[in-house]
Amino acid sequence: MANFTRRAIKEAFLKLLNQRPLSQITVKDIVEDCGINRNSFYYHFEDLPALVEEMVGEQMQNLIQKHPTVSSVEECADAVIELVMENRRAVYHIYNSLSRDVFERHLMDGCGYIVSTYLKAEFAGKPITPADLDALIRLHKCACFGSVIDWLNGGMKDDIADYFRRVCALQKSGLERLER
Amino acid sequence: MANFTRRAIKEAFLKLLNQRPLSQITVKDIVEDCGINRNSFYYHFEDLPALVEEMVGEQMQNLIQKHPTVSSVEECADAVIELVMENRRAVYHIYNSLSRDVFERHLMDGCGYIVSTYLKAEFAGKPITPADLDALIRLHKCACFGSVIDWLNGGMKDDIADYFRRVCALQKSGLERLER
DNA sequence: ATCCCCGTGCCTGTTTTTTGGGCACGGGGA
DNA sequence: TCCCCGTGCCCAAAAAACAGGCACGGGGAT
Repeated sequence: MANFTRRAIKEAFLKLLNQRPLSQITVKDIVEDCGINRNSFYYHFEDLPALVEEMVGEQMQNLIQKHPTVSSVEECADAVIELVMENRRAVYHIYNSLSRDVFERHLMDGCGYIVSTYLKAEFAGKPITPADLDALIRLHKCACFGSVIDWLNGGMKDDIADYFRRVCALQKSGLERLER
Repeated sequence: MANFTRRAIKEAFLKLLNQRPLSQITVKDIVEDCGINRNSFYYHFEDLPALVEEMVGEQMQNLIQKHPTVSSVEECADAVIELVMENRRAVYHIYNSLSRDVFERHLMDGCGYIVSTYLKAEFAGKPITPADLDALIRLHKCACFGSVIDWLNGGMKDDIADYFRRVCALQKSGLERLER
């Protein structure tokens, strides 16, 4: 029911990922860090890429469950910023690795879920066609996603909140125009 | 090699102990908190008192290993204060329970170890008889121990650092007199 | 080019740990 | 008085972790 070893593996991996690039982390490193047998790793995970896949997906899930009721574009941004900043070194190392696609996929899905939840509630009962709503969701999802990517490409040197503030402003003005 | 369940039990117990009195914590509460089977608890620990015994002893060990080289009465006091304050609610609940004796025994031993290590190094090569040194250690050990007890009896309302500052002053003046 | 080291992924079998179910006991509340 | 609940313990089954070994492939050193 409670798989502490599995959790320990993930924690060790996240810890190591906060220290160095993914390419410099081996299965051996992970199992030695949490003092378990190497076979135990393979009992729980297919291989290292599978661990990456689960880790990234799980972190995104945590983010979503942590903010069940996003009720503004600002809160929406805060949620994403929170996750990215909390493990910014790990995020950086995953992004600049062969697993970039895994990260981008989950980030896109995560942004999509949050934005979609918020916008669907926002437009409930208002005169908008499903197609228009979907397009709106896609637009804002991509804006959200792109802001993170842009920030990562810039070496995370800029204030990510800045990117999001601009995105939020655009979203708000766009929404207000729609609602008129 | 790595027993995560055992650790999880201790963490859950410490967490609960920071929330409510020992008398209101059952084995069931603990296993439910970390989502394991009740039998798994009994696999690792004889019963709840055994868990208390190990927990308290372990915390004291952590404290000692965290401060391997105490080189002044102040540092000695800081070490003890650190442990007590970090889990002050848990300490309070253990102290005000049927396991008070367990806590006092380990606290006394812990104070003894730290004080002894420090004083033996301090008086190395100086003219003092082993009997006098032992008496000195016992005196300071008890002063250290008693300060914590006194603070706990006062409902932890006062600043524990105050108690220790006074103890430290006495220790220092006593030591200086001896060294002259 | 060859050898060698190292990490990988997987296999076998064994041991340890966790689980689910059930039992008798005792204390406390209805 | 009965009943509920937590306890401590038992058993057998399932899950998990272990030790040890093997073939493969990449990369560095000679």
